[in-house]
Amino acid sequence: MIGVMTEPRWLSPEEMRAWLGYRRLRNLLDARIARDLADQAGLSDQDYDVLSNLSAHEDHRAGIGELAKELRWSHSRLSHHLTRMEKRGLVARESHPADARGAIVTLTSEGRSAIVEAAPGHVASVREHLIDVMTPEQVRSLGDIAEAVLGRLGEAR
Amino acid sequence: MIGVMTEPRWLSPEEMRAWLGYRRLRNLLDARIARDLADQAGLSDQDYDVLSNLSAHEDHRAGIGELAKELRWSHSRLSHHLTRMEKRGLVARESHPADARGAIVTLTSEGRSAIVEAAPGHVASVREHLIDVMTPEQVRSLGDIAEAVLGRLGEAR
DNA sequence: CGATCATACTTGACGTGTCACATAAATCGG
DNA sequence: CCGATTTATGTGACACGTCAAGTATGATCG
Repeated sequence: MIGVMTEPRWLSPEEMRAWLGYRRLRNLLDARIARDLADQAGLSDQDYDVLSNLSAHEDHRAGIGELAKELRWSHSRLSHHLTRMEKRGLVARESHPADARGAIVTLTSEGRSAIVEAAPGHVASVREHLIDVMTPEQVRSLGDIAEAVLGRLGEAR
Repeated sequence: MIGVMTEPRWLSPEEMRAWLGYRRLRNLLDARIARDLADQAGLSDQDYDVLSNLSAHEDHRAGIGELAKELRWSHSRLSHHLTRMEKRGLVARESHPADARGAIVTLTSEGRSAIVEAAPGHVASVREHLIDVMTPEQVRSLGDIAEAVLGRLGEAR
């Protein structure tokens, strides 16, 4: 009767409220922000992340592994996504000059204008649906919660 | 220079921390909890939600529209998912006796044992990676944030 | 040098979600 | 009762993510 058989500690009402609230928040907020971005700029959240990260680099280019690490994406995920974005002309792949295993992604001019046009509306959307709905204390608290949970998951900072 | 052309209010460092933290939290926490559930019980989060909601009903049966509303899922999403779960023997569809348009989903005995066996481990996983990492104040704060944001999205409670 | 291992990335299969559209039964106004 | 509309659900195409396996190049060590 010890170990695997012990009775689980079920969630208290307060804990259940936080857990279900988080799940519902995630479902609805993400859907809403994604839809705003798609309507306004024809981009998905993932497109935005890639473009924004890439445009922060010198020369708008980055190694694929480097990009994957910065985005915290699996290589597979990034590779699939770059294939899709490449088809739409937002980015281009080049081979690495020094290491033939490596590959480099660059922003096309279309990719550059897409992110420039998308950014203001996206920030406004994030403000409207999340940031401006919270009090300053809640903004800090959300940051703290994320830091604590990510730390626990071995992903500090 | 008024209206569409106004300069956007970019996010402050504190706001950026909350936003990026939320996104990273969502990516890693959800992946982790989903993997625990899949490893321990062979269920996805979505399977769990459907089974758990269904098992809370009298006779373990519910109308499809009713279920979609409770889960806050689109009808299409639920329909696709029920098709997959039906193939795996977790649920079954029946026709509604009074309204031939309607359909009823029921829990099979396999579905029932799946959720019963999965629940303790799932709660433990949610505790370990989220709930027990937060202080009681943070648990309340997360609930408050979710309530505020969902209210703003026209989804109070 | 050559076998072996590590590294960098790609690919295929499949589960999942959205959107737009299809289908069919109930309901309602005349 | 009949035709238009509304309600309840299903389907197909496609975007996205994971996992496992594949390919190819670089590095290491006898």
